[in-house]
Amino acid sequence: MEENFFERVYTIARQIPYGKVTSYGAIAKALGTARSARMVGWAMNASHNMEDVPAHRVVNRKGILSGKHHFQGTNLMQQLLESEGIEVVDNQIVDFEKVFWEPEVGDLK
DNA sequence: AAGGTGACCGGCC
DNA sequence: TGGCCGGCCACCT
Repeated sequence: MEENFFERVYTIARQIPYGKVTSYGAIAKALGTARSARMVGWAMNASHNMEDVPAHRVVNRKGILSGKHHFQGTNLMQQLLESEGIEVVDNQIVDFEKVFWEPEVGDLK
């Protein structure tokens, strides 16, 4: 497919199940560009235009809401996560490993 | 065309 | 876990 890098990131992000989260690196890895984790974050930045992209379910490897600053409200991202049953304390996801979801690979080729 | 930038990651202390 | 450093890669000006 000749989709842009962003489109691929969005595709993965949209696959994140309700009440689950994933990391930028995981998405990057799913795309085959594990080293381009930063690009995933960059793509998420543009995801503001995509309403179907649950960017609030994407955090860094530490489970910290690193991108909450980029949301409209400072606590919007946390609110969304808590609405899905994910505990968030001090911009950090509780039981990160339990709610962590690894993107499926090779299903969009 | 080249350089700067970034919602990161992994390793080390 | 947290802080610092280097690497990495696509996008923007």
